[in-house]
Amino acid sequence: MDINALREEQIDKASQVVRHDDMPFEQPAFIAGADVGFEQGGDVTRAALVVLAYPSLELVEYRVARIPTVMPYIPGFLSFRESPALLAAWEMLSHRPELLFVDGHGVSHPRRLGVASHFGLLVNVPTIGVAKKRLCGQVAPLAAEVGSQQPLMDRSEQIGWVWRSKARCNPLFVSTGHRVAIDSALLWVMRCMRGYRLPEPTRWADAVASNRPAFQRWQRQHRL
DNA sequence: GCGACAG
DNA sequence: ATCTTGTCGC
Repeated sequence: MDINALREEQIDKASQVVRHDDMPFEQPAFIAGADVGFEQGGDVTRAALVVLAYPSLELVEYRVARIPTVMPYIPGFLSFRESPALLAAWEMLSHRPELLFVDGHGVSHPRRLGVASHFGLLVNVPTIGVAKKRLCGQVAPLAAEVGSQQPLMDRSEQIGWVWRSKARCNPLFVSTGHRVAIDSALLWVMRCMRGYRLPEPTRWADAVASNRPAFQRWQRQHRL
């Protein structure tokens, strides 16, 4: 794997990312969430995709894809490692979500092509990046109150929002993935909150990927 | 050279 | 990301 070639590819693809709203819907019927994990000591990449009805935010579909891991984790190149599995899971979906929340950054990336942007471009779907940690950029101190927010700045441009989604919890890093404006991205995340630190699409994707009790309960009353 | 560094 | 028990606090 040639990091320099990948870097060039990022620069090229970043120029194709759409940072304004280009969502063909008044109100989406389905919003999806994506999360990627690893098994077998990292040899297997596991991608979980969930589809929630909007605005009820009820889980209506979930898919998990497992493929051989293609690349090691290198900060700044996460999308090349996770996209293949995400694509496999995406092709298994029976629903057609109008919006997708991806676990990780969107344009708040050194070359403006985080996994949310890269994948959004790949499947041409509006995406939003929801990350739990900063990758690049600077932020002013964030107030302790729930709801406080600060722009994430890098090279004199705003690349995202740092938002305290819940009291006493670390903030979320929200950014444009593809076809969703930066302010809209934060608004959509806000609309998908149900009292937890993470928005429902991301939270469910994580629950499915890790087979959490909440997901096991859902399965029990929807399959048996 | 040193520190930072999504998942 | 993953390996892992208890523990402090609302």
